[in-house]
Amino acid sequence: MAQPRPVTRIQRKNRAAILDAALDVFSLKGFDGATVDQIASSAGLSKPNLLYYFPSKEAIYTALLGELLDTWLDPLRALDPGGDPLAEILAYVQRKLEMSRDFPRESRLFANEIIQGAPRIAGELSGTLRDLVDDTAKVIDLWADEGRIARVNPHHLVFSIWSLTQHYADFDVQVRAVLGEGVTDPFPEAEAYLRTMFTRMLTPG
Amino acid sequence: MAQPRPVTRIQRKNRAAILDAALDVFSLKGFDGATVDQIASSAGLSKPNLLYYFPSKEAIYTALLGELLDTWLDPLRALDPGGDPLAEILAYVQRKLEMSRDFPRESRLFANEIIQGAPRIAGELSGTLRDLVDDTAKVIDLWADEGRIARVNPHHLVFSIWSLTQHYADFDVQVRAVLGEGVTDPFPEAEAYLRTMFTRMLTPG
DNA sequence: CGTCGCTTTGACCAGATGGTCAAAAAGAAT
DNA sequence: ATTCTTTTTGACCATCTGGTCAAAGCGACG
Repeated sequence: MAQPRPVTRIQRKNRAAILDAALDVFSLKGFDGATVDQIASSAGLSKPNLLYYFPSKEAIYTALLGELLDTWLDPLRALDPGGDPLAEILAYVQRKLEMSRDFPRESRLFANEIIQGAPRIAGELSGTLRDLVDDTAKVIDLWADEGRIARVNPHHLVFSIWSLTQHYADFDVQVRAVLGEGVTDPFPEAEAYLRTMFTRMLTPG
Repeated sequence: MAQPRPVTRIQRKNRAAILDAALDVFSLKGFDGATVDQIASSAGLSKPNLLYYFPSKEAIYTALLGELLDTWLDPLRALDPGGDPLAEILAYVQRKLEMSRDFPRESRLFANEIIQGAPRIAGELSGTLRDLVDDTAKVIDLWADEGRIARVNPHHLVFSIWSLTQHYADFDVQVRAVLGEGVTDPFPEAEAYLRTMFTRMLTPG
């Protein structure tokens, strides 16, 4: 067995720069709309140099996507079945909203991928993702059984949290256009609105 | 003044076929990802033939977008300030959800455009759209003043309706993957869920 | 210093892409 | 049937795209 070559400092730096640049470009243009040249120049490299680190455009994209999926689902994994139901759900909403605020490019990357039919992560969606959501749904149903939250369709509850929070990243341009120039940061209001919404919907009785 | 040439039957048919094909392709691939050849063959025409009807790919896209924007906002315009507040809002939610079910391509087209920075409709967003939303927001605030619905941020209420309903068109693949093969039509459940959600949030007291 | 492996580059390629054009084919009108 | 306009097409073009390759540059280490 040949020892795998050690990863050099330059490799680490350039790979990271490439992935960051690719996130910029892919999230704004989608896979087809992005060009390797754009990514390369945004990363401060020549095209052949970029292709020295990744064998193809496709490889950069899937590397990004794979690395991101886990991060993206972490907030849902952090939901604690032993905690207070409403507080847990509100905390999940808040974490997702923070991700929209702090990582809008990642959100848009997923949005682009899924709108365009999720050709590269269909498997993950009906595997990892589905299992995780099913588990969460069971917890939510249990909370409803115990009368600790009002009963709602748990799968659609999860969908609604995703759509409401990601909207502020994916449709940021529209949100800002509608709110006007005066509003520099829509997130505080969004947070208050969503907390009110989920509290009223989920409070029993 | 030269009389404008009459529009022939063939022109009407082919223009319609092109726009329909373009909707298919653009909504799935975005502007950059779509090719004129794909649109042409999907419309049953050769590429030069297609370019006989529209001067450029860009022209097809903007024609589509312009034609669609009005249709897309009609449900919001139909909201009646004189009606019952909760019923009006629920009806708006329902109409938007029906549009996601019946016109998913249109929804995805807008989603693609906005995610990618809305380069071609930024003006419309901060003009027509913003004015319409502002008017609606005033109505909603008035209803809250009168105590006929609970007070919520009206702009974010509108955002939430958009995001929740369009999610079922734009992220259709994800919704179906998570719900599993057993579910053939997520819309009835979605409708029930959204009605519950908005009713609980907006019912006063 | 010299060597060896990692990194970078310019030149290049084949295929795709948006778009043009002259000419042929097909209708419409008489 | 003849003419005139509308429609369709094949051939073509410049540019861009993802990707290759051999050669040159560079850095760490003895």
